[in-house]
Amino acid sequence: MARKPTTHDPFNAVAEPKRRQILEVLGAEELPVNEIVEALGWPQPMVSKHLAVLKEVGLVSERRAGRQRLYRVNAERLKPIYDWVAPFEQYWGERFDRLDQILEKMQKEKQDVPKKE
Amino acid sequence: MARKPTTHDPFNAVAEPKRRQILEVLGAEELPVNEIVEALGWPQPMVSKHLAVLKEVGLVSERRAGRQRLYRVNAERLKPIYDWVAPFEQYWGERFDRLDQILEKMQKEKQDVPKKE
DNA sequence: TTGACATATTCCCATATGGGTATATAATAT
DNA sequence: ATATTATATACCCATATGGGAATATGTCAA
Repeated sequence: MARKPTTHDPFNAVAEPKRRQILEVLGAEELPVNEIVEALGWPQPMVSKHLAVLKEVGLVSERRAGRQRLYRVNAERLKPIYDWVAPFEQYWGERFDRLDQILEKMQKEKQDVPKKE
Repeated sequence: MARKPTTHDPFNAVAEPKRRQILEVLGAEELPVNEIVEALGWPQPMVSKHLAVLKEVGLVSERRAGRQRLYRVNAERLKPIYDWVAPFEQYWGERFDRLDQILEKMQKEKQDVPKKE
């Protein structure tokens, strides 16, 4: 089965740093491909191909206007990532110190896995 | 160059749903492999291999205790993901409606890209 | 029609993947 | 020494990747 396709979900799509950069450049704006190309300095086919992935996975939407195609971020599709990672926030913040952790663990260990050291 | 290795950074490591599940199961606890295996019901080698990736990328740390290896989440390594995705939060919240977007765009368009429809 | 512009698509290739199965290593118990 | 438990590693394979270069498609202008 190999690795899941990049178009399988936002997590996979966004694993590629270039695609993150594109989303950053877009931000809240709607931009044509050539402006993204200009902003990033990459070959145009490269930008188009990454945009195609982002579009297929729903992270951007495309609108045609004359010869240009205007892309915009579909932020709701990033929410699953935020929702998944946000709960871990408490573990790196100042509110979470080793001591609390240890105390919490000691209480549970009474009827838990044996751990000899 | 193909896709960047899964061990290249947290984004790539976490793109695999099974690895996310492992991190969820771990949560704030320190668990031996067999408990993770039991919790998820996957073949042990599969769990070990995913743990190896998570460890190499720094998302978990390992401690040996007797014959077991105890794993714990290294939450700080998830912070880059949070930091990247969090700024987009404002775009899916109630505070960001289409109207604001359109008005903002109209003002800029005066000296911007020509968009005919 | 012809040309210029904006963007997408095709072709090629080295590379790492995740799953399965089998086996290796390490530590403890008998 | 040997068996058992806990975990890691090796091997095989189908598959999609991202980059580069070339080319196709689509739209407007003269």
